Amino acid sequence: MAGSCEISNIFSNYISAMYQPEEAQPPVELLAHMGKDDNLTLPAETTEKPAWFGELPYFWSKAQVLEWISYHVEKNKYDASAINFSCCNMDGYTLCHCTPEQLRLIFGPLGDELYARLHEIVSVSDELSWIIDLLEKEDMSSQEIFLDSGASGKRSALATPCPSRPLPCICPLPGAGSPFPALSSTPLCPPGTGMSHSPNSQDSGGSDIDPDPTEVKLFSSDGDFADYDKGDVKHGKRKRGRPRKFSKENRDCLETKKSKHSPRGTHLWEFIRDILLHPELNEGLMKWEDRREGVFKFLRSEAVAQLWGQKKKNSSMTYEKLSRAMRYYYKREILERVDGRRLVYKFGKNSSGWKEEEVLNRK
DNA sequence: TTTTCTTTTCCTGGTT
DNA sequence: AAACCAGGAAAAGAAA
Repeated sequence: MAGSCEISNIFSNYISAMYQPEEAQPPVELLAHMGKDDNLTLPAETTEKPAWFGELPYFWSKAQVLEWISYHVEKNKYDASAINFSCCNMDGYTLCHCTPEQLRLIFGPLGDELYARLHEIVSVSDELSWIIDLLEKEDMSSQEIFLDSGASGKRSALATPCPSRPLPCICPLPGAGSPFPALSSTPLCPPGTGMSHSPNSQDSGGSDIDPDPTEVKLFSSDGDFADYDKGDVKHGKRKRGRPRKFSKENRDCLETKKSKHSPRGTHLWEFIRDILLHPELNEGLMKWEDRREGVFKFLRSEAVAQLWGQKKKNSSMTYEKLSRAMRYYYKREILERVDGRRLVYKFGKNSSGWKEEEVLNRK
């Protein structure tokens, strides 16, 4: 993944894989036809890739949403005159929270297609689902996570923007006479999209911070995990090394809850790099000490460790463990030692994607 | 299925 | 004393 692992780059790759290059061209003339609504400003340039390309739908602007819609109108040879485009004045966040019914009401039969395509994009981005999970977690244990020792208690941008974000007012649904009711309350996410909001959802991909009853049972009762937990008390010292988490039966039991495609792991150093590269997602977690040299510092080490644990579905991650993994990078020259400075690391020659040039080239 | 790689977990001991 | 650093050892689990 060298050189291409920044968040939007990953996403771009996924989308590239889904949409063939020849299909990616947005139908300019259709956009012009659609642009009747004053509020809808259309993308000015017609580049090879549409504006929504390479970005999480969650973060699409209104214009990007419109462009994406027009792309699918064109692709499906749908009669655009049947669509009330004044209802398309929504950003990506709102779009992601539309139910199939809502989309069907606005777009007719195309609504189902749009819904499917949208959540195809979202669900395929497992590497990024941690961001969405975090954005989704309204009352997530962010209070715990972000209340690091000595921290101010200020919530990070990671946890706050979506739940607290005012939703745009969308035109009344035909026959409904009111704005989308669902949009003003509970975010509506389909199962298995990586956007699930409910802690009870079948495949939330959420954290272990609030484990479901199944997991609680697994962790607390019979089975070899319990024996390993905190050492085998009965027999004095525990065995060295990583304890087995689940017995076969328990693992099988858990597997039924998992999505079919297990997420491909982002490496730890990439996770760290992506946090650093996205200041909007990195309020007070880490900072660059020397951007050019790739020197960075953990500001809230335990919070970062918790995030990493959340991404890896491991609620027991600590900075102690994370830092051990970081130290393994020294040998591989992914990181370089920074002597005498606590919580400070430096990217090494075998890391990539963090240099300003690389970031700019990607744009 | 086997091998390899990347963590994860635990540990001892040292430093700030 | 607490938090952090260093690195050995062993194992899990994912990827090749």
